[in-house]
Formats: sequence, structure tokens, C-alpha cells
Amino acid sequence: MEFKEAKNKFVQTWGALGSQWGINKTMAQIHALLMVSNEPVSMEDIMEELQISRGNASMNLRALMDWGIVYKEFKVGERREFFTAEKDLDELAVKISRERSKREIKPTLKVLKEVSSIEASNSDEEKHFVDQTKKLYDFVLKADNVLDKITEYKDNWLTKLVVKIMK
Amino acid sequence: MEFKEAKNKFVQTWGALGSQWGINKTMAQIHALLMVSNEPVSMEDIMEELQISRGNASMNLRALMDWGIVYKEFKVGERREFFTAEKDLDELAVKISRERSKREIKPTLKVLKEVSSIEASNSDEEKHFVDQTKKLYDFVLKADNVLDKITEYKDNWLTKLVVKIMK
DNA sequence: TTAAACTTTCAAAAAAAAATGAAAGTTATT
DNA sequence: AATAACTTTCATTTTTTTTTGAAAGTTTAA
Repeated sequence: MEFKEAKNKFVQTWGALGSQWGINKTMAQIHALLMVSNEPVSMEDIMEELQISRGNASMNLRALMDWGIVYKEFKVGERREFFTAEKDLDELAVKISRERSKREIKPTLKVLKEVSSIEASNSDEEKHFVDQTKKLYDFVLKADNVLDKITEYKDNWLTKLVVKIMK
Repeated sequence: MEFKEAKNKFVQTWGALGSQWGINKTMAQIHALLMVSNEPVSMEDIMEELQISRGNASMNLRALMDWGIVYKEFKVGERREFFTAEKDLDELAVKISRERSKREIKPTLKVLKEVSSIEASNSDEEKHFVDQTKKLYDFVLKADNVLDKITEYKDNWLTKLVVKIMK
């Protein structure tokens, strides 16, 4: 396999993985492309490499920047904007975790708290509902906190976690 | 808020969360419904509660069973099939992790290994590609292994993990 | 201040994913 | 072995998501 082929394969695979995790394909592909580029890439080049429209590129780059995992770069004497991806994987994982927690887990926790707080009548059905949603609340909260704690290690959190678990 | 409203809110929320994580909405809703039901539910009832077609119910129940998180139950003297969800949350999380690892992470690792094994010429571009994809391979592999180890604790793995991390 | 070089926005189109429902399939009962 | 009770399949339709591209917006430089 030669370089171009390998690069393309990586971009496609990362895109597919993205969709399976609720991230749109193009967004994941742009991210993939930037991650393996040793220097900042212009929007023009992204459009060219991925064969996508200007609007598509613009919107997905915006989304990636909102996630905090892609940055704009300016080159001296260049009018165009260039983009780079967060390449430190520990940092990347931390940012994605934090963002998903904020956007998805926290709101879910709020709902779980609400629905588990209803006045359960005497019926088994209602009792079970309250019991199960309470358990779910506790579980999700605990998992969310664990993730938070782990990623607090900052540098090499994954390696540090391995050490903790092994001993 | 009364029971019916709370139940509906939970089902909707779980469904929305599902889509954000790449699981189809109905599949997540059926799962939610079964999780908070204190007794097995028939296909007919699922269709009724979620207002979905027979085909949709059938296909998504099949998918949930393939994931190993929903089971068929038979009631004596009943022709119809009934369904229940895995209600133990530790077990649920383990099954989902294992399945996602098998379906998505493992194949991705294979590709990462492939593309990071190309003969990198002398160009910085190619060197960076190989370097980055190698790092990614190591990271994903390590994360996958950690998840595996954690869920091996079986009972109360999340609590055990909290303990390990805190001390 | 004008124009060129570039980016963003968003209504409309296209593509992808999910849902329907009727026919085919299966299994249990008489 | 016929029928009733149920489930699965899959071509078609519907819905949702993504993409396009042209117009509007912005910034820089002459």
C-alpha cells in the first residue's frame, strides 16, 4: 500500500467510525485529514481532497472548532485561513469526553432526576419505574464522574489509568 | 408530573440519546420501554405504546436481541412472544462495550495497523502520517484493553473502578 | 472606497436512514 | 392437514440528515 492509498483508507475508516458514534461522516473525515497532515490545510484543499462543497467544508469546520478539536491558523502573508487538528490524543479524548458530557449526559441526568422523582403510587409498575430510573441516574452520574476524574490527570491519563487498574 | 408523563419523557429522552450515539431512535425507545417495565411486554403493546409499525418493532427487537440486551420470554399458555430488557446496568454496560468493541473498534484497529505499516518515504508528510496513525493505534488499543479489563470485574465494576481511582 | 479574496449562511436538493405494511413465513392447535 | 395466531421480510414510501451552491457577508489591500 502506498501513501495516498493509506491516507484515503484512514480518512474513510475514521469517517465511518464517526457515523457509528453519532458524528457526521464529513466532520469525522475532515478531522481525520487534519490529524494526519503535518501542516495546516486550507479550506480549498479540504474541499479538493474530500470532494465536498464549500458550504459543507465551512459548516463542518465550524462544528469541529466548536468541539474545540480543530483550530484556525494564520500564515503570514496569506489571506486564506488554515486549519489544524488537535493532535495530542490524550487532549483530544478529554475534549470529546467533556463536550459529550456537557451536551448529552448532563441533560439526560437532569431528565432522569425529574422522572425518578415522581410520587410512585402503590402499583408495582410505578414502583419499578421509579426504582429503575433512580438506579439509572446513579449509574450515569457515577460513570460521568469517573470520566471526569480520569481525564483530570491531564497528561498521559490513559497510561496512568492502566497503571491504577493493573496493580 | 404523573407516571404516564414521566414514562413518556424517559422513553423520548433515551431515544434522543440513542441517536446521538449512533443507535436508531426506535431501537433506543424500545429498550427504554422494556427497561422500565416490571414485566415482559408483547410486540403488540410495544407497537401501541410507541405508535410504530409491526415491521419496525420486529426489526428493532431483533437488533436489540443481537446486541444481547433484550430477551424473548415465553409465558405458559400464551402463543405470543414477550420481551424483557437486561435490567442490571453493570451487565448492560458490559454488553454494549463488548459489542461496540467487536463491531467497531476491532475493525478500526485492523485498519490503523495496516495504514501505519506503509513504507514511509523520506518526506515529512509521510513520516508524520505513519507516526500519527501509529500513535492512534497504540491509543485505541490501550483504551480498548482498559475497557476490557474494567468490565472483567463483572459485579459492580463501576463502583470498584471508583475505589481504584480514588485511592 | 473599491474591489478582490476569501468565508459564512441558508433555502433547496440530494442522499441516507428509518418506517410502513402487506405478503410470505413459521409454529401451534384443532 | 387445515386453519388460526402469530412473526419476519423486504420493496416501497416517508422522514431525517446531509450536502450543495449561490447570495450575502467580511476582511484586507491597493
